[in-house]
Amino acid sequence: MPSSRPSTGYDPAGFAPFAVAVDLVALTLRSQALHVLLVTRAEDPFTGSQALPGGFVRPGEDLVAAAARELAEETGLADATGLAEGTGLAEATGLGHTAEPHHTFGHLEQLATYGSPGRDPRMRVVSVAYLALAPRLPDPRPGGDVSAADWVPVDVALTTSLAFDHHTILTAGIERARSKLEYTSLATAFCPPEFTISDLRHVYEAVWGSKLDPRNFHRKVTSTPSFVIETGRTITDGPGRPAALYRSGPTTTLSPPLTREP
Amino acid sequence: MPSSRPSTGYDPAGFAPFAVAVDLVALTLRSQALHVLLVTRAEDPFTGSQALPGGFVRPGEDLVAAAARELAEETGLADATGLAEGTGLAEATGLGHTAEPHHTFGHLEQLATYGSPGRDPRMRVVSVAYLALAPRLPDPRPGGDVSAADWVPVDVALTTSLAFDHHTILTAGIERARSKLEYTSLATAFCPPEFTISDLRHVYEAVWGSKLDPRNFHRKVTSTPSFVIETGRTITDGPGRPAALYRSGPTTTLSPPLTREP
DNA sequence: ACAATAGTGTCTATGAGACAATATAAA
DNA sequence: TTTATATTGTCTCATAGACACTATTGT
Repeated sequence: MPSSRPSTGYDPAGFAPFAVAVDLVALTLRSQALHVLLVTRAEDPFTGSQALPGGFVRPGEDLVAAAARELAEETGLADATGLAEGTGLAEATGLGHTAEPHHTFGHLEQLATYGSPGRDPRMRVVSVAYLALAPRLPDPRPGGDVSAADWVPVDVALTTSLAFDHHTILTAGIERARSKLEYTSLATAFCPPEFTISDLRHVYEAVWGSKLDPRNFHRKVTSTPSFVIETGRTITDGPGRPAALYRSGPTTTLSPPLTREP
Repeated sequence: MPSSRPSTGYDPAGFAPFAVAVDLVALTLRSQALHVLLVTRAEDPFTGSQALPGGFVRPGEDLVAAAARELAEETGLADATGLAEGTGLAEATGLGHTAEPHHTFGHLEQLATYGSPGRDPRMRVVSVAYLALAPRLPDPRPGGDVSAADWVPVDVALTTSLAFDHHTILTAGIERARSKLEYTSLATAFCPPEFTISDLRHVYEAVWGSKLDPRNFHRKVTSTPSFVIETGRTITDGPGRPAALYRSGPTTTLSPPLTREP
């Protein structure tokens, strides 16, 4: 923290100036596969390369607000900025169920901060990475300094050469999502306000890349107190018995956790 | 990442300058209780208040290097800077077992980044918090901009008024340590290179603030493959059967996790 | 009727937690 | 001896995973 140390010859008033940016690992489900939002850079450095969306933090702007703003700009999501402040997209130091009405969907949490000297060829940039999860979002709209913005399957994105250290950040974001599904109720962030147990299972299967037994999964989820709450409504989609609709409950931590072996 | 957006009137060359600092939540065990390192500030703002140790990142200095440097300066720990680079104190994006010889002890990992406008009354400061764990360290030596540095029991520190948003950071650090003990082998970071199962159990009991059954704990730890490795040596301390000495093994994640209820 | 998905019931192996029993030291 | 700690063994209960079976729809 802002403690200087004259003993080491470091002057607090003459602190070194850094640029501070935010980068986003925005994940969503499209046709049962995990996708990440990537932009194609239209400016130097790395012109033409794919990169995570992001940008500089403005003076007086909070970090999470900058992340929400960038997400909104890139996805066209109706005011994700406002959402991050409580209504919908839940900010989460802890676990993102801020408001009582559990109509929350989506999730935005800080991931990690990257600040190696030289990670940006132009200047010293410290970038705070955020992880955003959301149900299927509209196609992104390019604009500004990017020539394209698209949802890319994560396995494709991971084998693509990304600008800066974005491959490292993306890897961290995906791993964070994978492990958090085990011991938190975060999976509901990928679902719309009302969803079926199958929807939820598809989230786990897509993020973990493995199949789960529908019967045991159903029992596990519905027997965890307040993980999901039955709405009473059902929905029928194609053949088969209609599925009950649920909304996410107040439970945030799953104990014991859901295992990811099978 | 460093993507500007002319469309929003933001100029990449004219990025806003921020001060970047690191703060440390340094935890250790003293007389079977969890302690945190606090300094008493000798400069404005918050002169006379207790605070987490920390300071500004220098130009060209990596974030984790700055954290290790501050830790070394405050604890007098023989070159913690060097330790963070591989030998002893294990840096950990993942889980801090970098070198093969498992003689590593201690742990340093990034915690979270705090950058609310106004968190520092002087100027806009973005602070990257680090969590440091170590076996019993020598008494800290004050110096520079602090008039005192001491190991304080965490329950005392949590009821103390701390400078800046350090109460929030401390809370996050302690909670991180508590939860990581459950599903990782991080507890060995609080132990010297060789330790007994009882030593390890005392770590859990101090961090979690609860008693564990010595018999079940012993069986759980020794039956988790490569969590701890028997050295063949024993140590006797007071009455009772001599205890076998172990060193930490390569296992980093515990599955199933150690539970923290009893 | 047949296929497909939703949801319930049952069985078993595994592991956590309780706790008896044994081993080896100091006082 | 008595006491204290280490370590092993046993028992029981809960549950994860395998999987049979019932329920309810579309074709």
